[in-house]
Amino acid sequence: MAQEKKLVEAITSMSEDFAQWYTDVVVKADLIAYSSVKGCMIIKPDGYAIWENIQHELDRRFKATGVQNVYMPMFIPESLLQVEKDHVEGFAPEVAWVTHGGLNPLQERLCVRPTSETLFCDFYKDIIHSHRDLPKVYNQWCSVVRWEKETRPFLRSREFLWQEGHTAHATAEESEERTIQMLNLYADFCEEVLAMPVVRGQKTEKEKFAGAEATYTIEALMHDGKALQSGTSHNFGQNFSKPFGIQYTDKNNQLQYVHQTSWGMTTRLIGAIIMVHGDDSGLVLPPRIAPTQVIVIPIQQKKEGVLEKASEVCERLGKTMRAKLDDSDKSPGWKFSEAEMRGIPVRVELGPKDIEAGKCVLVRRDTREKIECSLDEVETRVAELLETIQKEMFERAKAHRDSHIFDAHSYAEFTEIANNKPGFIRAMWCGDEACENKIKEDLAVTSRCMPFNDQEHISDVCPVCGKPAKKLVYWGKAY
RNA sequence: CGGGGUGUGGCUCAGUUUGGCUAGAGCACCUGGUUUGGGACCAGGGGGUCGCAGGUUCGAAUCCUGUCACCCCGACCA
Repeated sequence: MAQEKKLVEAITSMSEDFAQWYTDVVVKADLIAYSSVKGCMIIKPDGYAIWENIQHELDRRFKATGVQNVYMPMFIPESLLQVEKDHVEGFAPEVAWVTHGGLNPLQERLCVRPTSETLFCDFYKDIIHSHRDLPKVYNQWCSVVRWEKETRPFLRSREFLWQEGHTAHATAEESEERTIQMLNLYADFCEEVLAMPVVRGQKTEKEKFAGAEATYTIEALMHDGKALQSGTSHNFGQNFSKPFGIQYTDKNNQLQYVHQTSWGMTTRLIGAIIMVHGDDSGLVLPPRIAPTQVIVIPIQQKKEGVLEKASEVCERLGKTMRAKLDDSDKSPGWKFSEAEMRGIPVRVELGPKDIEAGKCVLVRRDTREKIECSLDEVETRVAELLETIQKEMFERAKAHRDSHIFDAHSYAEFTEIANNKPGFIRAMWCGDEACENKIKEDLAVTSRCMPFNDQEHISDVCPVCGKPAKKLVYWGKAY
């Protein structure tokens, strides 16, 4: 027998090599292309369309809470970056510098923004004078640059797209409230739109943002059991307003420093979608974020009337959802595989036999279930199916997440889980950074967060040092 | 920054050990035809000067020197 012909470069299976699977999916689903700039990727139309949907939905939710969009410069003078000490120390190792303007060296070099706290602060100190000027709730959509040494598409690149919200408030209560509000907004977005369950919690001192008083995070669990920080919200208190001198006069004619927050989400979310929902055939997109929600694939499209009918069905679907017709001259088998690799939630198969019988076949991407459907009710059936898929994708992801959370009561148990069971580890913690460091060194596991909702008291002592422990922490290997 | 590896059509690679005729294959691409319910087939066609620079030689993808780039593994990170 002849050697089996390799028709398509297959996607490496997840179980064989998860990292390679990820790379294959990103490329085969046509989300990105590598560029000639190391560590920077080209986001192709299918990848960018996902980002646009994320932007639209997040932006809509932001504005419902009073957020206004602005745009800040992409360069930060070195002196400005250095105003807040922890902040510089955190970011200095990974900033890119502009040293020349044209042919002439600059008298002060400019960094390409790795984040814009300093610019917002510099701006706020000029525009905030009175309690009447507060709060300021600004956000910008932009890209930032961090000179990472190891890069991966969407998960870690030297330039990435994001939004960064920066707010200034009169009181500590208000800034805390906003910090939590945005974290919840992020969490709801992940769960409702991306069908991705998240753990909401607070970062430890060691893991919090450079310059923050408190960092809140949402942590998601990927299919391989590794955690991905999917969004963060920081309360700065007066850590930035003091060095930057952002003061207002309160109702009693007293000068006060403002309280600030910042919060961000990035194109990394696209990596999360891939690693939470994808399978060995490629991407699986939650319907609410999918650029194409349903694709119509004609069978024997050169036969009289087939293409016409397919295009009519597509047009009808297109009135209420994002629909596409694949009328390319590839074979149907090709189109099926292609639609699967791209993660399109529902495909409609339509051939001469169907047309004669007045029906079509609906196929779910997530389960591959085939459903016969009368052509008369195709719009309602597909719409229902999209809702079902969205709901079930979340439930499956949640079931996977919940079945990969393990409790450790002793260090032996902690070690055993870290080495053998991918997922979150729940354990008590004494609060000492030394214990956190030991876990990281021994097991390559970091504290993900101290959860808000899940503060069970599973043991009396820290498994590392044996001292009394009050806090429950989620630990895990992370991206 | 430390260790390992690779540079040959758009992609994946063979050829390099032992220098030798016109540099190969598969996939992709173009044209025509037959196909079409899970990555179709036939025929024809276009495209590379072997990462770059220098050297050795009658002759270099192949040997030597230098250089650049990228990938993988470890320390930093949305």
